[in-house]
Amino acid sequence: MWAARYAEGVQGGYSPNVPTNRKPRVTIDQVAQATGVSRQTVSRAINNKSEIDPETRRRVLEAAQAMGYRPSRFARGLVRQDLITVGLVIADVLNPFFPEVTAGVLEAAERRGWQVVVYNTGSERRKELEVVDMLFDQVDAGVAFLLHHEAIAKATAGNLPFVLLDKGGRAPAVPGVRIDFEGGARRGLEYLIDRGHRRIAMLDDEAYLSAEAPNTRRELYLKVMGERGIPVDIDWIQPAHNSIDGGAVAMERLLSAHRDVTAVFAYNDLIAIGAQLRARALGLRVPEDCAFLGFDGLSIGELVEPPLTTLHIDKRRLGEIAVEQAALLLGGMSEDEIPEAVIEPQLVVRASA
Amino acid sequence: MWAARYAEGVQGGYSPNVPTNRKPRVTIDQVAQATGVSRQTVSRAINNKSEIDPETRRRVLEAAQAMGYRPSRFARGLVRQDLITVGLVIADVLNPFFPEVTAGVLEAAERRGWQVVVYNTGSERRKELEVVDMLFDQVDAGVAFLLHHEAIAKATAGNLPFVLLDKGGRAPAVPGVRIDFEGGARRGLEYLIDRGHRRIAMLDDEAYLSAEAPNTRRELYLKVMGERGIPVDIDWIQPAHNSIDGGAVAMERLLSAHRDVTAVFAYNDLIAIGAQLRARALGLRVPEDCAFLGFDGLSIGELVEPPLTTLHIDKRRLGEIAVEQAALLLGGMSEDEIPEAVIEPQLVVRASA
DNA sequence: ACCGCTCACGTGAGCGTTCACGGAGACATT
DNA sequence: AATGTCTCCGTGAACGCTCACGTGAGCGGT
Repeated sequence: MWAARYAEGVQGGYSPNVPTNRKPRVTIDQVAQATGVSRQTVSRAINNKSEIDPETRRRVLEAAQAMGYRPSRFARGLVRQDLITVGLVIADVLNPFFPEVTAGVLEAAERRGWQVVVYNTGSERRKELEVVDMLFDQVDAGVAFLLHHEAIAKATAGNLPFVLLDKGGRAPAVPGVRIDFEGGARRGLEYLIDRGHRRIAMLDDEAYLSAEAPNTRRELYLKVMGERGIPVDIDWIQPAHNSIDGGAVAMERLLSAHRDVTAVFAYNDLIAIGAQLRARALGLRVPEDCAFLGFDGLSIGELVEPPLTTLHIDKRRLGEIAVEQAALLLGGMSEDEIPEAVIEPQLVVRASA
Repeated sequence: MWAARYAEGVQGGYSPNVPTNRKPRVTIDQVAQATGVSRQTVSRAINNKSEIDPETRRRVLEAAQAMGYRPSRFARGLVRQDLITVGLVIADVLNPFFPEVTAGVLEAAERRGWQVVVYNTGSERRKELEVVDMLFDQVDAGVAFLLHHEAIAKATAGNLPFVLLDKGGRAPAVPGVRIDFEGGARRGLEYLIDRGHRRIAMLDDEAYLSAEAPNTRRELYLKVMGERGIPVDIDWIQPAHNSIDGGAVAMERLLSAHRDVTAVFAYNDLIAIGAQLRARALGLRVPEDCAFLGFDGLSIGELVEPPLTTLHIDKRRLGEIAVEQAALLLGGMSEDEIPEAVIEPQLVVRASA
């Protein structure tokens, strides 16, 4: 039970700036005056530099602490040009894919002494555009997962060093990491086909229905099935919300129309897991009655029964590479000089397929 | 297969500042000069203000774009005092507990138009101290999950608005959210006891062994068991690394000494899940042979077989409240005026206990 | 007594914006 | 013709800090 005022703040009539009597900032000059020294001496004390008497330093530090002085990062950043902040744009923190990417970004950024500010878009077009705008004002470089073409165009058109996580089939001139979905999907589907599956359904991410981005996973599915001469019923492709629940719902829909599918190729692990869970709840045996193949290699795939077979993507590495590309860009390298970076999904056979 | 230069960067001889020929910043004055107007007019164009001829605005914007001009956030922040950044300090992005908290923080921050910069500590003492230091320079307010007393002391001693996620039993004067572990643990343990369990083991987070923070969960376990007159074998308490694997390892250790325990009260869901998985792999039936009770209410608890019974914490709300407290602090409210905030864990009975 | 050196500290300038003004010109009003 | 009122635009100042200097005191060496 928390106090009511918090609850109010969050729900109904919320007021953005609560009590606006913000204390004025204590400046370095005030500390200097109070201690009877100059700005520069205070600066020396604060930044732990030499050319200052230890006793003076102590006095200054003490006064600063007492007065509640904290150097302004703006003033400091204005004069020292080496404080770098990178913006990380992701679709959804709650999707386990992104924390892994984030871990990579955080780690690589920390090695460089960079700050990382995080933005969530929910893959909504409006939010993506908003965030891209914000990026331009607030960071020195952007590392982003964007779905909507318009947002990507805006981001790359500007003059901000910008790197795409998952650049897909975009022109080489736009920096970013390419995840080789083609190779991955091919390996996965051929694995299923080689194990004798012929009626292979696909649970696709519904977000791509509204996005202009090409959905390579679905195209690849069609392509590989075609190559192998396996006829595809168009109803085998079901859109799913990108979540466990979404996968469950889509699976149920699929099953009600096509109880005879023997395998499911899911857009990603989240959808695969939901689908598999629901299939089992509906009485199907996995993988005997229906096999499941995910895409992403989330660690939660190991938790379900049976553990999920999947195409594993090194998400951490993905984040790291993106930061490294951003560093090159920031260092003055031009977009088209950035070396190609491709991440290869690996088939991890567990037990669901 | 990504290009070798990335790999090098990450592994061995890594050089922090790669190619240092950073382009000099384009300033507003340069744009002004190029367009033949004054700074102020450029500023008006960039910030979409009035008192400017539409045609002039177009020209300025065009030139700005062409020259690669982006306003300096430092210069801007220096003069406008309303750009707020809050630092979010968490132990580990990969622990599903934190993405949920992060989601709450991100959402609340976005409502206020704040930026969020994220730091990972891994709960290491050294990293925590480092991050706290960094916080003082880089943000306007801190929202942090800290384990080590020294780091907490440093953070609260400074004059930065600072809020603890999980303030535990700390003095009311330090702002933060209290998670009522006592109430939660009590409800959980009594549930187990009421269902007839007497030999209840505890899998504890080993991180608390080195931290000075009081580990309320373990104390509560001892206390409640004592109150109910149930003798506790000290070996029933096993330290575990805070991860699924850690839970598995600890469970195996526990089982080799005490095969007769009928229930496990885990420090959190991660450890509970690992333990339960391992127990089943070792041939135990859940919950018949051994019941499992987690703490946190992670959504992945629903994925395992059987679904994990747990004490659910509203982690999203936790993050939101913390931001709201930070807002109050930032608004000038003093530490001891911040209203008490407590989050009550709810027993969610699924099937593992 | 002079030079030179070190140590501790201060001074002016400048970082790139925005804000509060002030002012010129065009046009309408008296 | 003088006055008022828009619209558009420019000019100092200020934001809070660091950097490159400059300076004076103290001290040992010749």
